[in-house]
Amino acid sequence: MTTNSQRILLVDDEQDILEFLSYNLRKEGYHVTTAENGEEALKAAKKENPHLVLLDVMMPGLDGIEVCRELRQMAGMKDVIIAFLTARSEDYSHIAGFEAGADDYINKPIKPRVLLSRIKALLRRTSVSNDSEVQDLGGIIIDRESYSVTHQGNELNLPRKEFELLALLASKPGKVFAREEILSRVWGEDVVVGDRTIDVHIRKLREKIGEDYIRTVKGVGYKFEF
Amino acid sequence: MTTNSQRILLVDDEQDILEFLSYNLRKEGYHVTTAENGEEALKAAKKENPHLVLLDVMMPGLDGIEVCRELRQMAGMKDVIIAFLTARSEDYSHIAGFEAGADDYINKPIKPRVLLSRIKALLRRTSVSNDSEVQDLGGIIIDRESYSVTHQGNELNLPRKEFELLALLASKPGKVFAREEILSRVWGEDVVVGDRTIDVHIRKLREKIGEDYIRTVKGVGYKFEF
DNA sequence: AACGGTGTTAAGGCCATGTTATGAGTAATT
DNA sequence: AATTACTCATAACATGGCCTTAACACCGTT
Repeated sequence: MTTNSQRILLVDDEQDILEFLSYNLRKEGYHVTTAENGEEALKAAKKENPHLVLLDVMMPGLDGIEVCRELRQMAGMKDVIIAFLTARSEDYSHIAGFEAGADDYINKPIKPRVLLSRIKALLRRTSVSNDSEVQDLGGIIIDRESYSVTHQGNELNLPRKEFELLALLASKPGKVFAREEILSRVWGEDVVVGDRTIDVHIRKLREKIGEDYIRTVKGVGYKFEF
Repeated sequence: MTTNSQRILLVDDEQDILEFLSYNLRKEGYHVTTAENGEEALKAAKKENPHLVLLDVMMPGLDGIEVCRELRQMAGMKDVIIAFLTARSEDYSHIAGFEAGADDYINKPIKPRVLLSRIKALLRRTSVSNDSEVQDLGGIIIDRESYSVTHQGNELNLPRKEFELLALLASKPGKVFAREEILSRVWGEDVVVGDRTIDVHIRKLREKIGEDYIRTVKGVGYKFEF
């Protein structure tokens, strides 16, 4: 997995378009991965952890909407930006697509210059907060890339949910995250889980990194301190 | 009522749009409440006391313009920001809408990116004077984000109600808040509590930050001074 | 003195969170 | 394919503190 530049996953069933777009994107310094169908796309997304996914709506097999939905469910994929590529006529798909969690639509036929400016705008949004892959906070080092946490020299192997939860809290030390916000950002928007689920994960985190880092603000949420 | 982040009330009669917009807004950390018609909207506004109301113009029953007018009349709702969602063709509504007290118009079809930047801009406008995350007032620092109050260097850990109460009073130093207003904004509109409840909380606050900041105005309410 | 409004204190209920164990589901390993 | 290890959600119960209440004291006003 290359991490130097921003990673883009490009999904379309037409070879021509893949080549044409990836050529133009690579020329701008993006790291481009391509997939020709939905299944490939999901696999590639898991592996490459892209910043942005460009997704054709109309595809044989898993269509773009489906892929989008699945991506939104995947752990660690909450903040990925998803943009649909669509023929101008397929107007209906906008609604379904937005429901599935799309961030933007780009109409075919695609002009490289237009595409690039849209992409830059999309990526600018998260690049500020999301760029530092590794974070050092008072004895705890969080490495989002390798998905590992080091606590006083010991590398902890946190399970996904625990890692996501810790990473979220630590992304803004001091800020209180409401349970609601935690749920939507770690578990997903429409996932319904029991009341005690968050607590249990907090508990496990505190077990591993100590009681002092995560503080409960009763009736409000949790915050990370150091 | 969650109070951690900025509250948005979303009003539209189409379920699809509600879902799609609330997804995108929640992803950004906003606290979103939805309503499907004008009556619901007014009820929800009373209860949630939103910072921003996104209001569909065309609705069965009470339409957006009407709701807007009523909102502007409601106590404690003076500073709310109201933005209309409108189909591009409904041009006439701009005039009526601005007369009713709208702050902005957003055209459908709505693109998340556009919506979010507009919302941020709108909220930024009042956050300077009114709702900034951190306020510094003569030895007392109130930080909404971290939910903490610092008094002469000491960080106080106020319970939720006490924090909300202090934050409310301090949001407009000098202004007298009627007990009724305090009740509806801190406790919630339809919550019924005894007469002495507010006093007790005032007492605890004075205990912690000193007697000088909160002054009783007999027969009227309380105000914050420094 | 009575009355309306607020201050003060202590006590108890209730609710949000903590805690532990358990089982279903999934991934890794053989 | 079978086995093993592991993650995750839930249920059931414990706990602690926040919030409310109640009862009374203290004003100022009529």
